[in-house]
This record gives sequence, structure tokens and C-alpha cells, in this order.
Amino acid sequence: METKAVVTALAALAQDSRLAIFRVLVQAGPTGLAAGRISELTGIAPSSLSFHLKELSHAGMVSSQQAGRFVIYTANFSTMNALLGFLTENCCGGNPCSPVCSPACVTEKEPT
Amino acid sequence: METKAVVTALAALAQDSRLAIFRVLVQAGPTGLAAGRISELTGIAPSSLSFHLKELSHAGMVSSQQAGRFVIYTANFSTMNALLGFLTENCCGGNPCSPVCSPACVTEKEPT
DNA sequence: TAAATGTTTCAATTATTATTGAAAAATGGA
DNA sequence: TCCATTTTTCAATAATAATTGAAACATTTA
Repeated sequence: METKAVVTALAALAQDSRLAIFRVLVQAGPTGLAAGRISELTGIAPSSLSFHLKELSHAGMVSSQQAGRFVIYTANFSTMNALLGFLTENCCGGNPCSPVCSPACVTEKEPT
Repeated sequence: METKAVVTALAALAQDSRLAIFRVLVQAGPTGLAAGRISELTGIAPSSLSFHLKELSHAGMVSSQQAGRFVIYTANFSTMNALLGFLTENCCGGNPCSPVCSPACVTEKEPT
């Protein structure tokens, strides 16, 4: 993961509304949530929500898919794991300072 | 760790200069670096560096201590671990989705 | 105390980001 | 096709953050 992408990902999460959005998506798991449902759960106005979802999407933190009239958003767990990996790697100048374990969450919904 | 503190910590890291500063401090390990040395390593002008160090310090990501004429800055590994823990916890609605391992780095320099 | 070194503060400018409401697309059903 | 629903776009405003250079402050050595 490149530094630029990391800054983008961190900036995407470093905002009240977007952190709230991301958390409800993380809690929702691989099933995801429709945009309107996110608006209900977080109290963020639709236009503002759309703006923030675009930011999160652009940062690779969430993905979306059309489902009928609804647009379903899901947290992008693989990007989250890459982000955590970046922050933990290079730690203490290469001298391993403790057992580092990277993945903290499932990556994707498994195909049936 | 509270949401507000998490946003502050993420915002502190979500910026080119500050991420660079934090990384050199992480790589330097518990010994830390003097402000001027950080300026040399990152190419950030002193006044700008001071501004960013204050941001990082306020977010709890770095600590400082006077040492003669120098001010030594060190990465705050415990806050970093708390941050990682926050992002990994609450994942997938409480259903444990994979083994979660929190600490990725030593917390502090051990007392002699 | 005076001079040199290292760091921080201040004020001004520039740039970026968040929010709101209204209008416009896109989709599905009658 | 027409209507209702869901989401996104747009433009305007308000708020926040980054950078610069000069000056001020703090610490050590002569």
C-alpha cells in the first residue's frame, strides 16, 4: 500500500460522519446496507451522506452495488486490513518488537 | 478509546507531513529523535514541523521531553495500538469473524 | 552576561473540506 | 408512459487546515 493511498484512507476515516458511516457498515458485515438505511442509522442528510460515501469509496474503504432501486454499500475489509498492516509494518526500524498479526477481519463475503 | 479521540488520532495521521513525521519516529523506536533531526529527515521547515508535532502531540500520537537544548520526540506506541484496536473491534456486528490480535508493537521503552 | 544553537509562536495568506437545500438522474411498478 | 421511490449532483456558504517568514523564547557554552 502506497503512502498516498494510506493518507487518503486515513483522511476518509478521520471525520465524524465518515467514521460513523464506516462503523455501521463494519457492523453490518458483508451483507452491507442501502444508502437510505445508512442515512437513517446515522442521521446524516442524504446529500451529505452521498458526498461522504463517495469519499469513502474513492479511498477504497467501501464498495457499492446496485440492487433494484437501492444502492448497497459494504465496508471494504481488505483495504482496512492493508491499512492496519501499513501502520504496523516498518515498526521500530525493522527490529521485530513483538509478534505482528495482520488480518483483523474477514476479507470478503465468501462465494456460495 | 472514544470516537472523538479516534477521529483526532486519524486526522493527525491523515496528512503527508505528519504521516512522514510519525513514520520516522516509529522507525526510530523508543529512543526518539530531536525536532531538528526530524526536520532534516523529512525536509519539513522548522515552523511547519513544530505545528505538526503539536498536532500529533495533541492527538496523543507522540510524546516529547526536553534534553538539553534539544526536544526529543517519540512515537506513542500505546496510542497507536489503541487506535488499531478500535478499528478492529466491533467488527462484523460482534460475530467473531477471525482471530483478532491487538498489539502490533511494543508499548514503551522498558524502565531499567 | 553575551553569543550561539535549537525550538516555538505569531500573523497572514492560501488551500481544502463540510453542509445545506433544490434540482436532476435512475429504477421499478401501475 | 406516468408516477413514486431512492440516490446523486450542483452551487453557494461556512468552516477548518497548511505553509511561510520573522520574531520570540529557552538552553548551553564561553
